[in-house]
Order: sequence, then C-alpha cells, then structure tokens
Amino acid sequence: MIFGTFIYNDILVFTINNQRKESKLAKRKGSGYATINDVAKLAEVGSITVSRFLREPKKVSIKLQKRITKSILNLNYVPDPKARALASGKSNVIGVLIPSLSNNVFSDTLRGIHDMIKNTQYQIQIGNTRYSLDEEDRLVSLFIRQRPAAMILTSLGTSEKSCKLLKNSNVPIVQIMELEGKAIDTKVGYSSILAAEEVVTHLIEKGYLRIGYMAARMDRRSILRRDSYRKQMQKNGIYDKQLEITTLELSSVGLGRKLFRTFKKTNPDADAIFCSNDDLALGVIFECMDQGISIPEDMGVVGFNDLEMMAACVPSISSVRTNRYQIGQLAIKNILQRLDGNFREPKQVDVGFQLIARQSSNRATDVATPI
Amino acid sequence: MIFGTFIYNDILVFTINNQRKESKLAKRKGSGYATINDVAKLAEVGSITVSRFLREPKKVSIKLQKRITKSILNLNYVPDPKARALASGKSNVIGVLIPSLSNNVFSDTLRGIHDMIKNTQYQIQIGNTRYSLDEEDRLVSLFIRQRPAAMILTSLGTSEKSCKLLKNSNVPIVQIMELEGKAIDTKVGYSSILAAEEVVTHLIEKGYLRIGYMAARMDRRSILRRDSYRKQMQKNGIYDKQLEITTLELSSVGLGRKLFRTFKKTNPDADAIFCSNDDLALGVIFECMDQGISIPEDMGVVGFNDLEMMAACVPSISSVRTNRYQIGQLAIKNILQRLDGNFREPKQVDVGFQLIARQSSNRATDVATPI
DNA sequence: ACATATTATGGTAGCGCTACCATAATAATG
DNA sequence: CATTATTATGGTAGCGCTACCATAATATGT
Repeated sequence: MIFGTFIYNDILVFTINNQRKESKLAKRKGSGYATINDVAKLAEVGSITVSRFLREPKKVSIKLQKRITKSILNLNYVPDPKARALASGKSNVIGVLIPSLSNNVFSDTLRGIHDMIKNTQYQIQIGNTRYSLDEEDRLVSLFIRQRPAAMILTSLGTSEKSCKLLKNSNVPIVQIMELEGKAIDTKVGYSSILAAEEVVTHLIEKGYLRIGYMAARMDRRSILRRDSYRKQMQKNGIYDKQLEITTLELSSVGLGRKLFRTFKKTNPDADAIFCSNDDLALGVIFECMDQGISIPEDMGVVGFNDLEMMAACVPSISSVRTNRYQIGQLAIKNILQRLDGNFREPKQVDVGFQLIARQSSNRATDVATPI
Repeated sequence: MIFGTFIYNDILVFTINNQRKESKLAKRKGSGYATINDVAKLAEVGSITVSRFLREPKKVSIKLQKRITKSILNLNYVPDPKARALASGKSNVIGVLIPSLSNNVFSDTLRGIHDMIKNTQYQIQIGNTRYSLDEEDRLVSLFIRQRPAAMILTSLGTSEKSCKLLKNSNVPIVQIMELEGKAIDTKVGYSSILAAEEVVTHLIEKGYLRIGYMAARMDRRSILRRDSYRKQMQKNGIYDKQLEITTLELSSVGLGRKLFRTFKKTNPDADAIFCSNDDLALGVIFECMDQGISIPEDMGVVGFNDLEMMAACVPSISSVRTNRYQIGQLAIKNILQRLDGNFREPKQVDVGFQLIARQSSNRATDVATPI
C-alpha cells in the first residue's frame, strides 16, 4: 500500500513537472509547486474537499482526512496565501504600524506580538510610519486595501480620513501604547498622563522644586507628557515655562547631553529633570558626570520607558516602566479572540505602568533599592 | 466635459456598489474597490490595455494613456498586489530576514533599506529569525514560496537546505553584514575578522597586554570575532584562554556588568577587554565606575558596532563602526539594478569598518579626539 | 504599388484558491 | 416505510490580474 502510494506519487510529480514543458502550445507556467488540485487528484477527492479540509477539517470524514493528509505530505503541499486571500477576500496578515524601528520601545512590543502569534495561522506585516502622519495615512490605506485580518496601530494622532477608513473596513483594530486619543476600536496600553503626573509628584516628594521637562522630536507622545507635566507643576504652584526644553530633533543620548547643557545654562537653579524618554535621561546623566554635577543630590533625573540599561547605569536611573511586551501580547490576544468568532465589544485594556524609583532621583536620607 | 466625466463616474461608481446587492443569485462579493475592469470600461479600452499601461506605459498611445489616467483617478483605482502576484508569478515583496528586532544594529540597516526602497514599486517584508537556524529555514521556505522579488539575509550559518532552496529559486539574494561565510549570491558587508584583528592590534599598541574577550549569545557572529581575537592574541604571544568570558545568555548592559565582575575576579591582572558588542561594553564601563576602576588607565574597553551612545558616554567608548545604514542601502541598490534587468554578476561589496578610538582605550600620554 | 516589419490594441484562458450552489449519502423522525 | 433533517462531497464560477496569442493599424522598404 505504501509502495503503491509512492509509485503513484512519483508518477504524479512527474506529471506536474512535465506537463508544461512538453505542451506544444505554451501554457502558463504556474508556480511549479503542488497545488490543491494535485493534492485532490492524488487523494482521489474533489479539490474543494481538500480546501475544506484545510479550513474546517471536522467537516470532512475521517477516511478522506487520512487520504488527503497523506497526499499533502507526499506532495509537500503548502497553500498559497495570495490565492487564498484573493478568493476569500480575507488575508492572514495582521498589519502593524509603528513609528520607528530603531526604538527599543517598539521592538519590545513587537516581541510580544511575535511570541503571541507564532503557532497561529497569522503573519504580521510591519509598516514603519516614521512619525509621519502622511506616511501613516498612506500605509493605512495600503494595508486596508489588502484586507488584513486585523491591524495594530501605534499612533496618537490618526487622521480623520484614516479613522473613517479603518472603521468602515470592518477589520479588527487595536491601538496600542497610550490610552489617550480617540478610540477607533480596541485599545491596549497605559495612561501616559497619569504616568507623567506620577513622575512630577515623585520628584516633589523627594524635595525637588525646580523640575524641568526635556523632550525631543515633539510628537504627540511627548506633547501629551509635557501637558501632563505642566498641569501637575501648575497644581503645585511651581510651574515655570523656562524649565521646559524641547526640540524637533530626533532623540538620542548625545542630544540629551546637548539639551542638558542648554537647560543648565538657562536654569542654573534647576534641581531635577523629567526626560520624555530614556535616551535623553542617559545623556543627562553623562553630561552631569562630565560637569561634576552630582546625582541625585544636585540634580534628580527620571526617564520614561525603563529600558534595560536604566537599571544597569551608575547611578541607576529612575524611569517609568511601561509594560510593552505585555501590550503586544494582549493586542494579539484580543485580535485572536475576535477572529475566532468570540466577538468582544471594543474595549480598553489598561496594563498600567510602574514608576521605578532608583538612585537618580533618590535624594538624601531616603533608602534606595535599585533593581 | 469635466461635468460629463463626473456624471459618468458617479453612474459607474453606483453600478459597482450596487450590482452585487441587487443581484438575485448571490454573486461573489468582490472587494468593493474598483478593479482594472472598471477602469477599462470607464476609459473605453480593453482591460489588458489598462494592465499594460500600468506596467509599461510607453507601449500605450498617448491618447489612451490620458483616458486611462483620468479613469484611474476618477475611480481611485489601486492595483491589487495579490492578484498581480498570482497572475504573474512574481511579487513586489522583498523579504528581509534579520535575527532580532530589538537590536539597534539591525534597525539601522532596516532604515537604510527603507530609505532606498521608498518611491519604488517594492515593499519589504521582515522576517525575524530570532537567532534560530530552524526558524530561518522555516522563514526561507515560507518566503521563497511566495516568490519574492528578492531576499536579504542576515545570517552567517544558513543551512545547506536553505542555500539550495535559495539558489534554485532564481530570486536575487543579498547576504548582509559579515562578509565571512559561504556566499549564495551577492554579499554586502564588512570583514569581521579584520575588524576584531584591528581591535586587538589597537589595544596592544596602547600598551595593554592582558586583553580579555567578552561575548554573549555566542552566535556565529560572536564566535567569528572570538576566533579572530584568539588568532591575533596568539600571534602576539599573549593569548590566555582564561581571558575569554562568554555566555549563551542574551546580551544586555546588565549582563556586561555581571560578566565583567566574574571576569575581573578570574583575571585580577587583566588590563583591557574587547566586547563583542556595545551593550556589553557599556555594562563594563558602568561596572568599572561602580568598582572605582579607572578607565582607560586600569582598564581599556572597546565595543563593537559603534552605537550612537558610545560617543556620548563618559568616558566615551571606543568601538568598531560598521556602516550599517550604508549596507542596507547598497543591498537594495544591488537588488534594484538586477530587477531592472541590468544583470550583474553576483559580487561582494565591502563597505569596510572603522575602529573609532575614544577615551575608553586611550591610555596615558596619547591625545584622544573623542567625537 | 505591394509585401514586410513594427507598433498598438484586445480576446481568452488561466494563476491557485474559495463562495455558492447542487446533489448524494446518511441519520432521525413520525 | 416514506419523509424530513443532517451530514458529506463535488461542480462551477468567479476573486483581480497578466501571459499568450491574434488581429488591427500604422510605418517601412523595394
């Protein structure tokens, strides 16, 4: 029986490979790989039964399941996602739009997404918006046209046009990271307003009064944090516009140093600084080292995101831990549930954040427990 | 005339949207978007002419070009890449396999790739092998089945199976980063053997003698550098196996600290260390700060890749600059040339590397010029 | 003027798969 | 036992596009 199958298999393979070359009237080439029809012929069933077996195996009798499985293995058949998507109007691609590939913040989230998606039928396709709303619009329209199974967005300021397109598409959408901003469908993230608020409160508790705010690139993310910083400073009656230092340049450690030099010149009396991300915070630390400003005594520093190196730095740097890996995982989890038919109301998942206070903001008598 | 077109357009759009709903015998739904046939009907040409216009505009008369262009704009037509790929057997996707998304090394290359590819018809699709050869095999086979326009690989140890698959596929392949390892087709990168050699030579020139080697994850990349380090140390008669400290753990700044503690305990007399990447080097710097080991006097440190923060660190850290952005650009450039029909022999492009000597290895009287 | 090469255009038949329908085979009901 | 539900299976006609061929329209040569 096994022998027979092999023979049959060989003949069939032979047929597949030659029917094109030998044909007088040059037929279309085809991919050269086994198709669903080849599998069907070998298993002696209708091609639609093979298709059904691949999608809903339970609707095919055990007998045919076995024959088809054997045939698939013999021919080394793999379905063509293009043809599938074209015929069904749906694809197995989940589009993920992120603003940057060089930012560890997003790569952590991507890891979570990857880990959650492997062993499923879905694939992810990354789109890099590069912090440009125009580029985002372009990508949203590009992706939606391809009828993705779902989409994940990392943007605070999705345009009206894109929002409408996304909503009308009927594709599950998950917006990740900041919970602020208008919701299209489901959201997974944390409140960056609360986070910034907590940072300011923390610094005040530690006795700092002239607390600055430093940010680069000034995207919606940074603006949101700045506004929250402002509010909290005003609430405490210590707000001073001069303590804000921002730029449109791209964030980097070197930029953190540069900005801090300017900041310190403008504000010789400043005693702390809240950096909108960890790169800047690290730069501030380095600049302080260079200038002999002692941390945390003369200058308190807090970053945002809690990258791995914050804990390893000397002094260790306080930062807001955002649960990025978990965000990626939960985004996919939510999508999978909905694609499996367990329809869920669009909802908002708050994964929270943790202010990790380390040496860089732990002034005086307090006992620091750096991680 | 314009008015007429609008009317006509409206009618046609109306037709597209309703012909399905009203039809008694439930026809296939379709995507709802305008197709090439809709464009052809509106422009009063054959659909194949529209197809031709999209691919080889010069083969269509000016008159029809204008009619078709107008029709495309009116209908807001965008070609469906799935259908294209299915019909033509080729896709516009360039597959890029990288071992990690959280590594800045690769994100720089991706930036180069992105920058070079925009404004072309091609798209990139990223595959993350996570440093696993099995995963790489899986992805290679997955990608090749989809008939990508080209592929970019970042792996030193592509399996025999994958190599064969890639070669037989007739798809342009570019391997990037290290020039070492067997070539499938074209390569773009630098010699990591020469780079490691130069690092050791540099440290020796600076008067260091007990030079260690630190590496994590021990992938082929790290092993290659270690072997080159060994050879160079042996050549100078100062090799000592005990000076090598490696682990399978994932690289991180914290790990750099941890490994250095062990290293220093085992080798109290060590006076320099070559780290296989910058994260580890930064960790070493921090650990030295913590232990009061002065750099570069008591300990010389050199990293690899020259991430941005190396220059900003205090002390600034010596590192090997690999021209990663350029590598990405050149990889795509090579691919585009070949896809445009300018067939080039598979070749090897060496973008070189630069050892950037900074404070961390600039001992004694020498004048440092940190960037 | 004619035959011959060179465009320009379109018809048709797929690419590999699935939605929709139809039918056959089996089970459940009275 | 006939009659109705419930499976199980397959045929057909697309999804939106392009390769292959055929034909029409124009230019070129002798």
